[in-house]
Amino acid sequence: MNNTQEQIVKLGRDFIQTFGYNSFSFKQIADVLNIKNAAIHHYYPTKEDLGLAVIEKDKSDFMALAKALQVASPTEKTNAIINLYRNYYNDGKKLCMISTCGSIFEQLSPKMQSATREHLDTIYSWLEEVFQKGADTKEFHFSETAKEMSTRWIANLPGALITGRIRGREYLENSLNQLSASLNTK
Amino acid sequence: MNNTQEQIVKLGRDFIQTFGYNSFSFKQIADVLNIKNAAIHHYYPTKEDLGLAVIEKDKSDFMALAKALQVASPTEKTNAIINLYRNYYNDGKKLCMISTCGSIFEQLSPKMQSATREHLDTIYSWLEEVFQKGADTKEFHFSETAKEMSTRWIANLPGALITGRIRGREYLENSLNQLSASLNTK
DNA sequence: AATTACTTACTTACTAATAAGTAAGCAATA
DNA sequence: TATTGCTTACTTATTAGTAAGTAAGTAATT
Repeated sequence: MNNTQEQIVKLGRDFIQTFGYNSFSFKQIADVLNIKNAAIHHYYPTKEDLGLAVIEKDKSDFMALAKALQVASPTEKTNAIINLYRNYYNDGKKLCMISTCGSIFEQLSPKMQSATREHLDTIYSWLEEVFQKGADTKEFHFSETAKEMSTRWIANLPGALITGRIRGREYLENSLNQLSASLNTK
Repeated sequence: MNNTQEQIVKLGRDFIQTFGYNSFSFKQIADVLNIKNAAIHHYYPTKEDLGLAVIEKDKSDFMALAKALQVASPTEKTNAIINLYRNYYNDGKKLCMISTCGSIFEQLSPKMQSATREHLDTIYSWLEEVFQKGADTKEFHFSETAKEMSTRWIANLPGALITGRIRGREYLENSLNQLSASLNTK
């Protein structure tokens, strides 16, 4: 992957998280990079190809984060996720890929749907494991199951980004604080 | 408002909740109604005009629901909201207007943004009041403030619709059950 | 009761802009 | 010399929006 191709994926991701997959064009990316839209087709023949590459990039970034957190405590791990989402908001009020792809899920191609679903499943399982571990080691104290807690986080985080866009940063922070607090309620 | 105009708003709303504001066209509506796209411009000169009418309709429907629930108990009221969201999912995996507008918020016109924000504020305040009432009458038992609980619900409901689209009905139901349960934790 | 003025609810036929995508070619590099 | 990394120039399709016209109805005037 040369620099141009990397920049294409990076910008594609930025646009998808900011505007949505259906609401950005190859030309927007081309203009920023001072190339022609045909140059993007050179690397990614169809928009779907680019979309899949962006999801793949998001996946691999998450895997890298998970790996970097391998020896971290459950609290450190959940804090890292909270921070990930806080940074999305601070970096141009972006949504996460799950949220933006989910919001037009019915229009995505089967491949994009599968990629999105697999990505979500990965995050979901990872979170569940973290919660279970934290509960086992008495680092967390909550009455739900780890699975339920994962369900809550995975719905609440995207929702907080969306409503945060509408009602502002304070609202997002309130949501994030509540999620942190949810791990120690007993 | 004649029947055609009502149908235009109804279909516009369906399409926005299913595909998103940026991903539906006047032609889609026109084809269903067997009229020409110019006929829609007759009632709604610009797409923004239709978008605003759709948000207005969503608002007035919510107000009507709130009025119908005026003498209902807090539990009945929260159940009605849960059901509202369940019905969105069952009716073609729709998103709520807040969620679909929020997902492309940065691209909406100032008027559309204001309308969305005001709509969200209305729902938010209504929920907060319901939670406060329920806590006061000891019908609900939770440790958060009513405001916090409203924040949680208003982020969790849209998020549950989005992740429900990706992971299926069971996931949505799990989320809705958790929200119901959140009102009686002490 | 008949005419006139005007509105409503559209259609036909178009425009300008933008979208994704393609085919052919060219210059630099390996 | 073959491949890589593009550009030029294009096509086809779709978009929101407009201008002009028409058929049917309604309301006021004669």
